[in-house]
Amino acid sequence: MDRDRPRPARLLAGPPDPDLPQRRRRPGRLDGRHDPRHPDPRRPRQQRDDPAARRRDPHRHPRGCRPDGPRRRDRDLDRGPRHAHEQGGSTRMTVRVRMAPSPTGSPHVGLVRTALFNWAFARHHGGTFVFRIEDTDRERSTDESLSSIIDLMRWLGLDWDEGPEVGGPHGPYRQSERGELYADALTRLEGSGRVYRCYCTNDEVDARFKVRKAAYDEAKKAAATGGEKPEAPVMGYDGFCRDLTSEQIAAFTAEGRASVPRLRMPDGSITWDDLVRGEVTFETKHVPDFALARTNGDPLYTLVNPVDDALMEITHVLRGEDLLSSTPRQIALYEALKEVGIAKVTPQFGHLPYVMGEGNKKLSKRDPEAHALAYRDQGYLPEGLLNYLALLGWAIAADRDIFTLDEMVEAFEIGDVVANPARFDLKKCDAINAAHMRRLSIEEITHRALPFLKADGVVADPVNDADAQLLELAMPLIAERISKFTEAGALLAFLFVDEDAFEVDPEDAEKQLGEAGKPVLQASYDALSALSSWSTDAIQTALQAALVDGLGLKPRNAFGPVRVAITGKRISPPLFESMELLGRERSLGRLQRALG
RNA sequence: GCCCCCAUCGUCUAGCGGCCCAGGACACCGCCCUUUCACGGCGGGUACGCCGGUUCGAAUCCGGUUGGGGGUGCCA
Repeated sequence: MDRDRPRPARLLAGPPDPDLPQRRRRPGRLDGRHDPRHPDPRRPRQQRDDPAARRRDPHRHPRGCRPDGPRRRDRDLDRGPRHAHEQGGSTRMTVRVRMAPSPTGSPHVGLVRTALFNWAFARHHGGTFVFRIEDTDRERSTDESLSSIIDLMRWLGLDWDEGPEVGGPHGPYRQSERGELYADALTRLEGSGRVYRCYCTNDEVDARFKVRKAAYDEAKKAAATGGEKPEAPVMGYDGFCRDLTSEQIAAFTAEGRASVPRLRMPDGSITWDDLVRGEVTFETKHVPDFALARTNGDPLYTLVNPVDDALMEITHVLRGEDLLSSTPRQIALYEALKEVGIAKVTPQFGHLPYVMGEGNKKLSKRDPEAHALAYRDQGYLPEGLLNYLALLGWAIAADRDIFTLDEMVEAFEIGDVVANPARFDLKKCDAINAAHMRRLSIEEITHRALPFLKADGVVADPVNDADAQLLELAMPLIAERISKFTEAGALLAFLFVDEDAFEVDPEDAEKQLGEAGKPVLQASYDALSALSSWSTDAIQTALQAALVDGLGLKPRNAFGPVRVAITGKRISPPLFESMELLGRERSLGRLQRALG
């Protein structure tokens, strides 16, 4: 089972184009590529001329040096002279990235984060963002899931240049519709000698592994008494069918055995320069030859994903860390695909860190925070969710974490993405979202809150003019009090509810409307009913005089009962403004009612 | 088992050899503002996992170790 086919000792998945972004290089760790003789003309002069600064930072613009603007846009795109490129082309390739979700179940926030980083990367470099659907698993893929992913992307505003609903030159964009492409790829691959048929059953593979394991255990025992340390057996397929003779093949076929195509992994090691992790190397002896299709001929992810990336001319693959260990297989397959004319280049890979949940495990579909559409339904702002998700692995600046999508696009560098997994923190997500809420204009926030208020039955659907007007006046009172739209209804309902349906929270009533509250309410009623003008100021002045000055109450005790009587709750928008909006009749009526 | 990845406050992060006895944000605790809740302001506690090495100097570079995560399919 030795792998004697001559192969280059080391496959390097080189950058498809040296003009394209590279991982941020750390001096001393990886070789820099910048030529200091060619300073970047866009860099601030002081820095350009300061040799110390240059030494400190050969290619990277230090953060915080430009208080007057965003970080330099194309730091990596114009990094001076290039070394020769393996493809020999000097044409600048446009960035093409993709998101390739499997439409199974409800979309996950991890998917959103991956989509966001791909999207931001594409937009930052003026590239193309492709949306492809990996529905090769017919059992699990559903149209419902697909349409929820599309809804999600639309809601988020992450637009795609090619893919479902928009089409494009590399379609179709559903793998289930690309069968002949894969069949063709497979035929070519099998003709190349890089792929062979394997006739083993799973049981046979397992049985052989057990034998190897037993031999290993023996050898280990022997080594304990001073022998040579054995090499541990690799789990999985052992390359049994690599070099079958035609007689053997004929025999297997005569037996009626089915077969699968497997890629022959090259000897040596495979190294790539990961966009977020730097150099990663796998010895191929730890990467078994892998199947490209099922015995029934259905292509597998292992084939379909690189083939589509190749056909769609994807230049940069930014995906979850879980795919890290399948990258050497894909790079090997790319070599074969290049040989048979399907791939032009091997894309660059960047593996994004996980989004973790409670404890120390990957955020799973069981976690309620994992469901991306739930954020829409709970009244989060897409810009808020996206801002929060961007923070999981990326930072726009040392002292800043609220930003818009445009600002992210401007500043986003894949090399700035950190490699360590991030825990999803709903509280911070809420806080970031609330910050975006406060940035909205009253018109905007009103407009966007409306569907939620309708759903909660606070206003009618369609909303009538009077309610619409009232809403616009009331919105400023709650805009800074909510972190998501589903909180708006509870705060506003008292203004819109019919008097006979108005209810006071029983617990709050007990605390504020008891015997101690009665005189307060009575004094309030008296003072307010004498009022000639019904304005916030007049109300405040009158109540202040009657309760604080008149009854000698602390403001806290004075206004508490009134608040509960008027709004039904201890927590409400500002009281005097609320009363003004509620109007004289209704306000006095509610005080009366609270008095019993 | 083997392979790979990761490691700074509770959490997300800044940090790219001296600007750091470590900065910001969320959370937490005080105080101020205040008609509740918020918003806003001020202040506080809390982190470089460990051991070696390189260096005049290490959170930063290197090695090891420990801990965590992932992979190891005819799933994606």
